[in-house]
This record gives sequence, C-alpha cells and structure tokens, in this order.
Amino acid sequence: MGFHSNFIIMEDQILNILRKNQLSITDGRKSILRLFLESDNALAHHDIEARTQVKFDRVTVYRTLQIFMDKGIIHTIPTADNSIKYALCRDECEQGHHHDDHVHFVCKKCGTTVCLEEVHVPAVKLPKGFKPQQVEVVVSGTCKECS
Amino acid sequence: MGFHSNFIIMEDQILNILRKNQLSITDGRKSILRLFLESDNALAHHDIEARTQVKFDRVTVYRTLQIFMDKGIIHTIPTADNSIKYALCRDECEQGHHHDDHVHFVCKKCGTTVCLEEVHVPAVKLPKGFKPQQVEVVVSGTCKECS
DNA sequence: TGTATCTTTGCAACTTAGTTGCAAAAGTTT
DNA sequence: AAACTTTTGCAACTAAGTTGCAAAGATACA
Repeated sequence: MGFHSNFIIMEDQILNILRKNQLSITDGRKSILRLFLESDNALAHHDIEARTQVKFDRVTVYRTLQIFMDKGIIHTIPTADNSIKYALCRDECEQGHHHDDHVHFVCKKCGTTVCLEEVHVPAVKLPKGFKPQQVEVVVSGTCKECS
Repeated sequence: MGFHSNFIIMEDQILNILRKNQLSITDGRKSILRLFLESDNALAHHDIEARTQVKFDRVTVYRTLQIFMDKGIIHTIPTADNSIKYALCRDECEQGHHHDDHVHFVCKKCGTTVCLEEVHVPAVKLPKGFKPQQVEVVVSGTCKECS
C-alpha cells in the first residue's frame, strides 16, 4: 500500500470523524484534525497555529479546539508548567463522556507529551467524604528517544 | 492557649521559614507566606493578589511565588483547566528536590484544591524506554463539604 | 546607630493567551 | 442556484505573565 492510498484513507477518516459528530466540513477543521491524526504526540495551541499549511486565525483555532473538546474528539492533558496540550481521544470517547483513563507522559528533555493508552490509571483510595469522578495521572521524565 | 499565642507562633514560623531559606524578611514575603499558613487549601495567583491585607504589585507576587518555588517552600498543582494553584510543601521538601509524592484533589463544585498528604501516589508501570522522574496525580470530584 | 552595600519592590512597557460581537464568506439543504 | 445556516476573520478587548530600571527597603558592619 503506497503513500497515496494512506493519504486517501486519512482524508476519509477525517471526513468520517467530522460527519459522525455532525460538524460541517470546513478547511480549518480538516486541517486541524489532520494535524492530530498525523502527529503521534499531543499538541499545544501554538503548535497547531504554527503547523497548519494554510494559516488560520487564532480565534478559529480556539473555537475549533473547543468544539472538538465538546464533541469528545480530543481531550486535554494538564502539565505542571501551565501549558495545556491536546490529543485525540480513542474511539470509545463520546460527547460529554470522556473516559481517557490512561496515563500521560511528558518528556522533560524534548518536551513531547504522549498518551500511554496501554497504561491505565491506578485506583486511588481517598479519605472519607471525597467522591472521585476523574483521575488524571501525568508522569514526567525522559522518553524513549531521549534516554 | 489563646488567639494571641497562636498568632505569635505563626509569626515565628514565618520568620523561621524565611531565614532557613536565606531569604530577606520583607512585608511581601511575610504576607504571602502567612496566607499559605492560614489557608488549608491551595491558592491561585489571583487569590494571593486579592487576599493580602496590604496590596502588592502583580510583579511582586509573581516573583515571590517564583522564589518560594525555587526554595521548595511551595509547590504547584496542575489542574485540567489550565489554572495553576500553589500549596505549601511539607518540611521534607528541600531546594530543587520536591518530593510532594501525595495526591491532589480538586472539587468541581466549590473549586477548592487540597493536598491529600496521607494519600501517596501509586506506582505506575511504564512501557520500556520511559524513565519516570515525577508522577502527578490530580483527582477531581466533590469534596467533603460539597457532597 | 549610622552608613555602605546588596536585595527587593513598584512602575512602565511590553509579549502572549484567551474572549466576544459582528459582518462577510463558506457550507448545507432544497 | 437560491435560501438558509454555520463558520470564519477581524477588531477590540481583558487577563496573564515578563523584563529593565530607578527608588525604597533590608542587611551587614564599623
């Protein structure tokens, strides 16, 4: 299977995701979604603004990320340095109900952030009275490439 | 032991912390440190700016938080909504070497963030090649008061 | 205790991040 | 292709965070 076929498959995937979520097909949404599909690590707002071929307005990027969040297409990864990163949700995520129950890893050397889909968040036992709804685990250290 | 004695003890504690960390004693540093000692939950930058009796410049607050971080007096708590909160480190924390190995809890109703000192972060097993240095666990849900 | 020295503060001016309203442009439906 | 709906870009704004510098304050030392 050549490069061209892969390209067609990704373009199809983009359209499917947008249609499945009842979003109208626009250049901005396609470009940003393509960026996420092409990238194996999480993206910050400014990465997205910088890396799209065609330049979109900051406001468009904000609004697109917001609507992708609402639809459950992407999720945020909090990091200690106050920089939010975004990554694709797996198929099981639905509107409103994120269950990204996986661990995130931030490399202190290269700065890349990845979802470790195969590492599930451990159970945390809380003191009486605290009712947990969501557990975020962010591990930082050095990644495969940097160690 | 009356109110007055407690006050004196806290003022002593403030001076001790500053001296131990070789920081000169200024009104700003004393006020901000007092705020942390009086509060049982984590504080955001704007909380600090708003709650000190005497008003300090934004820049002073930033710089004070920064130097308290460097010295290991406080630590940050990352939250999903991109708002950093700060909390006192326990005595074991030293300059450069934070080991706040406890779980943080953010209440979705009242917004307060607390350190659950007694709940230690669980061990996380990572795939080959990833070398962990720090594990951040933030649980969100409803706290004692709000449930 | 006063003076010299070093540190911290507040101000101004700036950069970056994020929000809102609105008219024009693009997407969708028939 | 016309009518309708949604999205985009622009302008203008608020909030967050940074830097250089002179004045004020803290510390050290005679």
